Amino acid sequence: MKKNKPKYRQIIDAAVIVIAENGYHQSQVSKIAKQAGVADGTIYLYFKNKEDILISLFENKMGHFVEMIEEKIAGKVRAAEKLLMMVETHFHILSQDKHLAIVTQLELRQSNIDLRQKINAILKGYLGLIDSILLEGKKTGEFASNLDVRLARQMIFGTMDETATTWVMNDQKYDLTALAPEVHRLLISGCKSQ
Amino acid sequence: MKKNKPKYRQIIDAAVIVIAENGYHQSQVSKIAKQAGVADGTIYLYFKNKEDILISLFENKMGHFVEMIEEKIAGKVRAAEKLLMMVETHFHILSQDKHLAIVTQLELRQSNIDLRQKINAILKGYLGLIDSILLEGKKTGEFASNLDVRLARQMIFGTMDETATTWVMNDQKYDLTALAPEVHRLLISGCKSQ
Amino acid sequence: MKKNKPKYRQIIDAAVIVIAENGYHQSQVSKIAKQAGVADGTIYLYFKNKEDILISLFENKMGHFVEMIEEKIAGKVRAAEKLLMMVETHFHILSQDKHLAIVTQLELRQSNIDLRQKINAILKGYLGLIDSILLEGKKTGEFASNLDVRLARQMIFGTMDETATTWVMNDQKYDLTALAPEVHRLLISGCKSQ
Amino acid sequence: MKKNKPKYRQIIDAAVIVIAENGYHQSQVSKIAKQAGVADGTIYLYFKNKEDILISLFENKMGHFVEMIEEKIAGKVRAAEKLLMMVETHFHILSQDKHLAIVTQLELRQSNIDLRQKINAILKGYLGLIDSILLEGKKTGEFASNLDVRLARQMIFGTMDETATTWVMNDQKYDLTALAPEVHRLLISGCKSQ
DNA sequence: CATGAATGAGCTTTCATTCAT
DNA sequence: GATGAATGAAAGCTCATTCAT
Repeated sequence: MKKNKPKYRQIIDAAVIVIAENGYHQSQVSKIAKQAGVADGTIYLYFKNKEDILISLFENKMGHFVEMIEEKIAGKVRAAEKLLMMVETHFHILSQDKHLAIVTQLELRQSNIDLRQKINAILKGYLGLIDSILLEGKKTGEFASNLDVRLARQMIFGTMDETATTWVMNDQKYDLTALAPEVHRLLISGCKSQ
Repeated sequence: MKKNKPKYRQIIDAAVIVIAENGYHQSQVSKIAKQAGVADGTIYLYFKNKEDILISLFENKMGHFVEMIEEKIAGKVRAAEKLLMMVETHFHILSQDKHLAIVTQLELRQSNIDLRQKINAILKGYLGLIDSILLEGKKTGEFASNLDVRLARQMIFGTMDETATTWVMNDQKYDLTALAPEVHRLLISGCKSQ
Repeated sequence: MKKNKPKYRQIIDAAVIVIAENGYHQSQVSKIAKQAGVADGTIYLYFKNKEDILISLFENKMGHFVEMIEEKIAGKVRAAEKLLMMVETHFHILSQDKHLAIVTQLELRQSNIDLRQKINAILKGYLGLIDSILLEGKKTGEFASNLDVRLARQMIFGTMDETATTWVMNDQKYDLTALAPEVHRLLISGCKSQ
Repeated sequence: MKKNKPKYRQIIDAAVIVIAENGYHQSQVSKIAKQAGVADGTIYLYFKNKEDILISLFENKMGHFVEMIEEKIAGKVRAAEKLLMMVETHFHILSQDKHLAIVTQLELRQSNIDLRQKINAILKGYLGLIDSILLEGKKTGEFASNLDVRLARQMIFGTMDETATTWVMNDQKYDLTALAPEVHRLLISGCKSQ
């Protein structure tokens, strides 16, 4: 399995740094290779093509998001609490990795539609996590029984995403994680049963 | 004033169609010129460069958004009603122009950071409109006096944007405008004063 | 005759200024037209094409060179004196018109071979003047009877030209005309009969 | 060192031929690449850009001029003899390479001011060689002690250059090298002490 | 005579990918 | 497995010239 060889990670980590520092369109394969300390051709021993680096990168990092969040919400009982942990963890991971935040919030969005479709497929896992919390909340009566799960999920994801992007575009100069409780409060109101 | 000459509009309209149909990176200047029925060189009599077409396009359309919404909310008294009109109008305009929806929700986001900064500057006008409604709602006591306007605005814009993008990525196959009331309800709950 | 109409001169004068200030390759027809205070299209009422402006310009100015020199040497008896007047006048005219010096010594040489052939044809008149002085000197015994007129002419013209070009490339910051006597002395030595 | 790799020379040699045969402005990079038997992109592995090909070409060839002349004059004692060797060698090298003569005497002069400045910097080496011969001649008393070295150098270079250019513009149809002794005689007269 | 909006051909350079070593 | 030299397709923009008014 290539994914476990050291050069695989080396190349992905190099890609995050190179893209964050140079921008998506200035991140040539040769630049990533140099940062990773391998030859250009070596990249193609681990990835089908350039797009495959980006997809793998996103898959890898998004998997980390889902894992971390699942771990954090495991002990929580109420859906509202789980949502709070999700927002907090989401913001926290981005706060921890300056480069990753730039790459996911800004640079990767410059990719073409094809790549974006694939990124969306990967995102499904994360969106499914939101859905499951919402469904659970509806089942326990914590959330309104007629809550539109798809719309609520779009609100939750759209709000976290917009908040994170604004923070990155403002050069990450304030504390993103500190915003989690208020963002959570805004989101939760619409979901609750009266 | 070049902006009032027929070829200016002709080129912008052509750009929307060409970009929606071919994607941002496959929209060569020559393709836009052909669609507009002018020579390649003519483009450069009306626009500084290719990027300028996109900026002008966005400025133009976003101006239309703001105008339409301002017109619609003019007669409304309550902030909540104004927000409903905004969501409805936002969704309605996108529903009316299949090509425009693709361009603003998907293609324009592939632009580089420079262009995105300019797009953001244009967006400021729209975000300001949201802010003014929120502030008014706080003043009249309709919204919580401690509502964080910036976060609330990010929720509102992020939710509308995410909802619209999901709709476009699903090939616009359901009725976006019909979602306005429920989206509005989700958004408004968090803003209201108890 | 178009050459006597005011706009003809206006355009030539504009060309000298524009080329001197912007360089040969940055002297678009539209720039010359603007400087001349006429519309782009008007240029083509007076000149066949862009090259024709340059040829006419050179013809015009070189004719002036020949006229001035012929006038100056008219009263001189000895060939050596005539050569001195030629060098002096050549350097003097260039010293008087900063723009013209840049155009003839630097910018016009960037033209393509076709144009250069035509410029050379015009130069023939000037070179013929040198030849006639040399032939006269040989006839009167002032110059060696076996002097190779073609080579001597190439020395004379080559030296004046190189001296003038070096002066222009040094930003015309010393007195070119003052060099005439010494240049003349260097040139004349090889021509004289023992 | 790229300059020693075979493709470096291959491309320079191709450039000389292509420029001589097609003219400066009709020498597209693709044409040079084809003549050199490499891909267009390969050019850019060896040269920064198109201009760099020309500068390198000139540097290369002019270095050859200086080397050859230095070699030839090494055994000569008198400055006058050295000058003769210089003129002869200068003419000889051009006579030997039809293409090179066209490129240096005609085509390279069409370059813009920037490139010409760089060419002039390279020429400095050659002009310095002339100066050193003149200074030596002054020191040994062979040349007049009050000889203006700069003007004499301009005469020498200007005359050789004009003679060579005239020869090229006459399709190299007479023997340039045969002119060296008479050119030398013309030049030397003005320098000698009485 | 004069205008100036419109035309459209033409070219340097980049960079993802390959493949001989 | 690893290398990195070589490939070659692809596109934005300029500007001399025209011609309807």
